[in-house]
Amino acid sequence: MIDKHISPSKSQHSQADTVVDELVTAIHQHRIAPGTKLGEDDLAEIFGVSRTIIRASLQALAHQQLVEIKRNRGAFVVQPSIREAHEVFEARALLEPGLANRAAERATANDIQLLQRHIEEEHAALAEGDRGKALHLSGLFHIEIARIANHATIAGFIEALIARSSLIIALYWRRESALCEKHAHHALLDALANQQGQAAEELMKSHLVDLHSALDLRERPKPARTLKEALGG
Amino acid sequence: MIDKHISPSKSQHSQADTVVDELVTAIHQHRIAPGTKLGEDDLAEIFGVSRTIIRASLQALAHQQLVEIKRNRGAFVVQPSIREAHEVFEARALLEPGLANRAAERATANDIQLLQRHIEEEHAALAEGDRGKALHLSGLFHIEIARIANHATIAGFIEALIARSSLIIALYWRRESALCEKHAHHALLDALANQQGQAAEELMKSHLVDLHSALDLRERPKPARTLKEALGG
DNA sequence: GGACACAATATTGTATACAACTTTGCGCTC
DNA sequence: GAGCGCAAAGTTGTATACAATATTGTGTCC
Repeated sequence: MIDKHISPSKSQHSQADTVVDELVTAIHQHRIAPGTKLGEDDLAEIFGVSRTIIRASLQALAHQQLVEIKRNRGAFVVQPSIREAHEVFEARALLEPGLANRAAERATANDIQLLQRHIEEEHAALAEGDRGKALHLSGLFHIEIARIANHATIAGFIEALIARSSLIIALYWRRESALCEKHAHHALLDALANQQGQAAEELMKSHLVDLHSALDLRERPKPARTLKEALGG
Repeated sequence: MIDKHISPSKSQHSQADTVVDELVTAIHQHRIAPGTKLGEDDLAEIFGVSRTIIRASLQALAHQQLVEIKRNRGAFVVQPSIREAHEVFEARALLEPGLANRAAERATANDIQLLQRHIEEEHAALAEGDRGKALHLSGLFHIEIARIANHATIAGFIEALIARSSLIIALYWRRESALCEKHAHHALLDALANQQGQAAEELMKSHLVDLHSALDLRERPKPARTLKEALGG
């Protein structure tokens, strides 16, 4: 579902792609917590395919750095460290503003409409109280901008970064700060619609700074799922 | 061999990693041309493992965008388009100068020595007339700098970009321009050794511009391996 | 003689079976 | 009763067998 936009001719999808999409979405929506073990037999039964397919899917997720495969131990949803959290948002701050600028120059009416719809869905999800879904859609908004900027290579990087951002937010978001992306995304949309590249760039930059500073990245990884991993180390 | 530096705890290597390393190196060194088909049975026999391992390896390479897997058709070494070539070098120009700056601030004497050795090997390879090997080592030089900069996330991106750069150079390098990375790399090393961040950043930037402009990116993909692909389109 | 249709071949996609390793649980010793 | 060692169970790693699809070769019809 996600790399459909980025990698052009991947329409020829295998069963593994379906599994990957399901898992990616579930992780994005925080329905699977960081640290969870993804057993092959379990997944094979759930999805009704053989372990061969599951293995390919898990390897794909490992390449995206969403899960970590420990040899002879299995696959686990990664728990990004504080350090990685900083890295990811630094990298985003480095890449995304420029992309927003490019996107403003290239966005068609169609693109704007699509983004508009994204924001509305995000809004609706939040109204329903489904924070996970809202966050997922918020990520798709950023990915869409990268796509509009028409720089597939960097867009691919952004996709990977946003996927990891989702995990980071799951781990380090502090409740106090409200999820007020609504304003930021709306302002961005306006700038894009009016082809104000410089404005879009600045908005994106400050938006990312806001996100980064809304994380609680002090020395203390939050509780993990498997207590063994949380305690024994 | 390559991601050993980037991904910290990947020392637990499976047979697939060996195959991947061999193929990556071979592609980097231009011993396998862009467009070549990588048949599963052939590789399985060559490496003395089952197709299972080969498949995992090819999927890994596909994720690195070094090969393209066409469903029911097989895996082929990718032939980057002119457009992708531009994208890759644009992305490198965006990321690597900053990394060089960071690296200058952090490089230890050990790091410098390691880079020094890299340059010497590169030099030696060129003296022997082994352009492929020299190019491979040249890539490792850049990857090493990314590693020294101590930003694993961006370093990972750089790694992917350099891998693709190798293919791009294989396709679009123009013979006229000499492979004179020697000076650029040596100057970079000096700047790093003396902790001159700003200088390193500028040197890296112009080095990449040089590389980019040494490519012949006019509208004309060079001859492909399979004539069918080259002619029928 | 050229073009199309069909059969034969080869290659990839998927499932299953077996091997290797890790973890868990039990029993023994001290 | 605590700690160690070994056996059993469970999970992952790898190889092989079978199914599905693409490619190639051959024959026939016009």
